[in-house]
Amino acid sequence: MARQSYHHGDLRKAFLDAAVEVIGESGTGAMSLRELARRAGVSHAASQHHFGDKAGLLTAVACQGYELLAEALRQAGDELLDVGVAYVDFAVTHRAHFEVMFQPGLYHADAPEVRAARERAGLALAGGLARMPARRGPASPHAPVAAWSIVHGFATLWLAGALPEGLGDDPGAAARPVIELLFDHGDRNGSGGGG
Amino acid sequence: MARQSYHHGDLRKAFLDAAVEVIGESGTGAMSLRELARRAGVSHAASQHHFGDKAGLLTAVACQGYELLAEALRQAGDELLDVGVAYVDFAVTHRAHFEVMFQPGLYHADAPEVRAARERAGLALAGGLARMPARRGPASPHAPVAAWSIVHGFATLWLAGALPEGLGDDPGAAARPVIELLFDHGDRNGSGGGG
DNA sequence: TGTACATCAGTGAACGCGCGTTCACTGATGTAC
DNA sequence: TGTACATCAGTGAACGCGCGTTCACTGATGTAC
Repeated sequence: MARQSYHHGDLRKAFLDAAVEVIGESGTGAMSLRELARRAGVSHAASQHHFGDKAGLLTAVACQGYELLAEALRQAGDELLDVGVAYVDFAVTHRAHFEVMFQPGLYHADAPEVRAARERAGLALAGGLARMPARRGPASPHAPVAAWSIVHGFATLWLAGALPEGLGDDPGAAARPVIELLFDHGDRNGSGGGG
Repeated sequence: MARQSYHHGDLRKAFLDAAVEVIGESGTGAMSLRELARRAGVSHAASQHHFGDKAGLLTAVACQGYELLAEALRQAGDELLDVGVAYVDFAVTHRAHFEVMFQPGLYHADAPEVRAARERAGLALAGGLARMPARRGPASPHAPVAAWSIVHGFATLWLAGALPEGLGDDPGAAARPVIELLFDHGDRNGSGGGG
């Protein structure tokens, strides 16, 4: 798979993919520009041309992460529950992006393209919530933060391996009844014996 | 403040305190044994005697963190709401411990003293929840995970600076109505025109 | 179709740095008698 | 009260390593005419 020409073709993408791979495997702390260059089969100084420095590369990862998140949430549909499940799914399937996004000290969190992508993701999340109160549940001003907190917390705890066993293999499916609890207290009427 | 004797007195504590300080300032990625030794005013190899290696030191931080958390939750009382608020308060006031605790890759997460402390903290958290259903709210099997998720998510988002402005300076106070939403849908009866 | 030239993309050597760990050592402390 | 000796706690020099960044460079590409 050796490169044939002097130019790579899409080195920017190769670096981003390698970063996601390394961070997904070993966390942000283990990622180095030189390791990415090794994986891309390229000189270790090559990244400088595309990203400037390390923070620049992580800025691109965060930006891409917010864009992917926004798209995932939009595709999830109109139900808050589905949007919440999509958030959890995103975090687990895009672990590296998720990890970088919420460590703003690692990248240029104020870069305009990051702010824009973050806002788009925020709107996608809030969009799911906005349609909820009309059907049932709270119109509380705290509802958005509550919804975000519960899905973010579930995803984070899942990724940290902190949740109890027995929740199964599918984090989205496991999250659904948990999120549901925020808006519906379950069998409040139909209490009584289990089977 | 120079040390007078050849022996430090409580170098173990000095290293732990320095670790918490550095991580609190700059995150786990910025912590090095040599920096801690500098802050403790001690040879950079001195930590070896007390912690073995870097992971050993972080194991001690995590262990201390779980113990402090367990104590904080126990002191919060019997109300789940208070226990949840205490969890958020702990995360923010013990940012360094919190950050280490939930990055199990950084330390010996399976060390017996860590497992024991973690279990104690888990019991303290579950203890708050166990008293809840009798009064009101859900008896759902997902309630513990939901409660943990919402407080953990709120704390994490707060620490990442991701939450919207306008929540004030006190994370515990800001978290209270958010957590409340999990068990009480607010003015469900008193609906109607807003002012 | 061909040539000159500007721009772009990646090279490879070099820089200085801080790190974790090891090791034989020495100063200090405690204990046995 | 005094002495010998074992153990503990911290030293400082050395090791090898991988890192981010810089720099002048060269190969490749695209464009103007």
